[in-house]
Amino acid sequence: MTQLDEDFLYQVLAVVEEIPQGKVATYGQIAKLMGREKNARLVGRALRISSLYEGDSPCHRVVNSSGRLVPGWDEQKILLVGEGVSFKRNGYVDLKKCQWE
DNA sequence: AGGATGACTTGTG
DNA sequence: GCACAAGCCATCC
Repeated sequence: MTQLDEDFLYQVLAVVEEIPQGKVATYGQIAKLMGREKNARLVGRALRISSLYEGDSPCHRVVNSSGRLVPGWDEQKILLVGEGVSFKRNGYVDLKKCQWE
């Protein structure tokens, strides 16, 4: 697919599925695990696309390096809280406790 | 080919 | 912690 490499997308989803409940991972972290440290943006792109296509992946467990949630997706916080992820008052994920690995 | 864009990251102030 | 800038990289027009 020209829109996004199938391999890459598949790997991203595979990693995301591995994230245990109550934990979160950053885009850069995932990108690094796949040998694409510089392509953190692609991870986000992959998740956005996949959610539009199927929406069957736990992409809510992926946040940016600051613990920031996806812009324009308030439901994500609810989902994470439901899994036991710690949140700060400002609405950020408590990476200190919940960052995966 | 070239510039704009973005679910990113890191560094400064 | 917030705002801004620079760096990176694939995609879109």
